[in-house]
Amino acid sequence: MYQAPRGTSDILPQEQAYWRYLEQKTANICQLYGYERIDAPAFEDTRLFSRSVGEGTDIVEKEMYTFEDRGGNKITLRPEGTAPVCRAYVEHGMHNLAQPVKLYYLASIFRYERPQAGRFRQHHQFGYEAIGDDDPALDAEVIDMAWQFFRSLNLRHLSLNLNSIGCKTCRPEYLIALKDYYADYIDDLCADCKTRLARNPLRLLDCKKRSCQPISDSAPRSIDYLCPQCAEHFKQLQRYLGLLELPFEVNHRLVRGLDYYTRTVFEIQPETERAQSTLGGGGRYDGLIEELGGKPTPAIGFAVGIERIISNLKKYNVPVPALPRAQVFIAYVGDEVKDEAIKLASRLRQAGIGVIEAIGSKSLKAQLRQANTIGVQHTVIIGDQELKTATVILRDMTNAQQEAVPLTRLEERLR
RNA sequence: GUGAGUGUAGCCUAGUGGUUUAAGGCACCAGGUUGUGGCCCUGGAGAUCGAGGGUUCGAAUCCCUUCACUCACCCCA
Repeated sequence: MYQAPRGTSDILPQEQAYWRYLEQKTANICQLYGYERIDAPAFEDTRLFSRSVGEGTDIVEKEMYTFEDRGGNKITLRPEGTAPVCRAYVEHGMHNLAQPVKLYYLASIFRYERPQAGRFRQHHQFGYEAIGDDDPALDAEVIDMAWQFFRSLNLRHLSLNLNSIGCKTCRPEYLIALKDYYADYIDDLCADCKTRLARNPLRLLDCKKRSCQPISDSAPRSIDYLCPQCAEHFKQLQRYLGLLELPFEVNHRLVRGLDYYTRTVFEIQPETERAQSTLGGGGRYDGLIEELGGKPTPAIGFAVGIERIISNLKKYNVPVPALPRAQVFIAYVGDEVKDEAIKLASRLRQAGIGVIEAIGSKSLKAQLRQANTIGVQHTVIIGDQELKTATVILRDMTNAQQEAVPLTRLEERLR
């Protein structure tokens, strides 16, 4: 028997209400903040990701779905959404548009990982990018939008973590300080941290091992090493966030897993934190557009995991609107009237009324039972008698009331 | 990649001191007289007990292997 590949899943009909609802909510918030949708391809040239995300990151090193196509090109299923959008920005010369250019996407993301709660090999992200300005007010707006998005979903009890990891001038100094500091404790570090020290020192900060905690607690903080411009940027950002009354917390250990981030980084997670609970994260990436061959262009973005949002909506019993469904069932008695039922169904649909017709030869009882389980509002019943008088029986399934309705008036009665 | 747990019908579960047709609930289908749903009653269909091998007179139940799923680590949405 076949089953969906590991880490993937079918989004079944009963789940679809969540997805449609989120499509609508994302479109709404984007309209409010002036973002327009962009859909990039599901796969890209592998180098797009290895260059932007970073050769040393876990995503590039062990999580990409990479293959060679029949033409010998190295292709990768997108493991994140920002790089493709930036590629599109450069490719289509969007620097000629009014800046910042604001784009959003809702897309499948692919990462080869061991699945577990809140983590899949194929998942979906809603993300948005504001490209073309380094004003901290833009950072604040991007963060505000994320926050308001969650508010519009009635997801409360969230925390907003913020940090600044500097730019390409000040970060190297910070990394040196960090390495120097940790080098003194190398014998006390866990095995993972020893490799982090050599490969990705920023990651040292968020080691969850108890033995490493006290060391991280008093480690140098990135904000103490910011260059004057970055420091001012971060200061202004916090001022704007205060202006917007966003309850952020500066978290010195917040670092993000992709190399392109500069200055502002932030994450939103439930207050009751567990593994893989982060709902979304983002940050500034002032060097990325240039890295991808564009002019030096500052930018900032944010992305959330749709599956994680849905699991939170469920967890807190947040209701989502039901999807509209066919409201009429057509039942018929006797094979002679079947033709009539088929024509009637078609006629009602052309009038914009959703119809499910009885298929197969079932007893009227069975047809009504089906109508009941489907949950339609009305059932139209046709038999010989009705055929003769050019009427149908219209049965209201909620109260079992029924009446004879002339065929010609059916549409208006159902509307 | 590492570690732990779990695998009985579409779903949830019973059955593990080894024995003949593997039990129940939900859901599904059909009946309960003539062309009428939901409740109730009756019946039906649906499982090679994850797969392969072994021990045994006999295995869902014991042993081995394997696969899958779940959770955690790494890391992330």
